[in-house]
Amino acid sequence: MIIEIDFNSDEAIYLQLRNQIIMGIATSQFQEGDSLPSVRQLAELVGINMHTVNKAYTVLKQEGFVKVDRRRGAVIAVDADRARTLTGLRKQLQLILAESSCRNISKEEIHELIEEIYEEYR
Amino acid sequence: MIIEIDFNSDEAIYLQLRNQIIMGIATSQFQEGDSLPSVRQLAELVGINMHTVNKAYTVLKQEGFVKVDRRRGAVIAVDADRARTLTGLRKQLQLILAESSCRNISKEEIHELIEEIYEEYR
DNA sequence: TGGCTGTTATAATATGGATATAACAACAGG
DNA sequence: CCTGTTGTTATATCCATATTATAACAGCCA
Repeated sequence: MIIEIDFNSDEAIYLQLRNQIIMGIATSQFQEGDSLPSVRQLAELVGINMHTVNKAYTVLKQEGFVKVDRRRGAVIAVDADRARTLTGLRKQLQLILAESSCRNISKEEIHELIEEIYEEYR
Repeated sequence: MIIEIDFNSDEAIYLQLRNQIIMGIATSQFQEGDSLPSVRQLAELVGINMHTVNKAYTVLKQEGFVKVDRRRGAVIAVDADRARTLTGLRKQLQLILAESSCRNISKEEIHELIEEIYEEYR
């Protein structure tokens, strides 16, 4: 999987890493049991510091997307805590839908956009 | 409209303000043409600094949710730039749907959740 | 043993959030 | 005209976080 960092983005590097890895899991570019590159390898690859990668991995571990094995590094292992996910999801969607509503984007357009995104990654 | 700040949140105060005001617009608690409290009044009300409120208002202005009139302060005036909104919306949804997908939340559940949120605020 | 892994510690730098104090120009109302 | 309010701007300080750097440690494997 190709990981690209936008150094001009206002989004923190470790969050860009986290987000791209989550997108990679969702689109099956990473599969359950796969190992991620070691913190030093990935840091070298994208040209950033080892600790920045480590921070991304630590967040992913705390959020239950990977488990860490000293031998194999960070391994994809998704903990599907539905309850916690759903409450967080609801909060995020509430804000997004509010912003969209203000901009005269209808509920139907939201549903269509979701269908489009699911179509896109398949 | 009641505005509440969670000082223990990891979310910046000015962003909490911004988000709550956007939610207020979406739920018609603020209507086109309404004036927001002055930066000094709102700062006093919620117990924060004037500049923090000013930052929230500045962001809302740049994002096209209010216009600023020296006489009337910050006035709700939504600029419905659909193109820009839709591209931003797509990016946000891509990540949210990816996270949900990892946690075994189906597309149908997302659609239902959106219906629920629309029902809730009506 | 040598080389890889994650982990931890410490420090330096930079950036951004929040606060404080202060001043300015524009305008409304008395 | 004067006073008070508005947003706006300019500094300055304090603190938290992001990023980098260097270094060391323990666990594991060939």
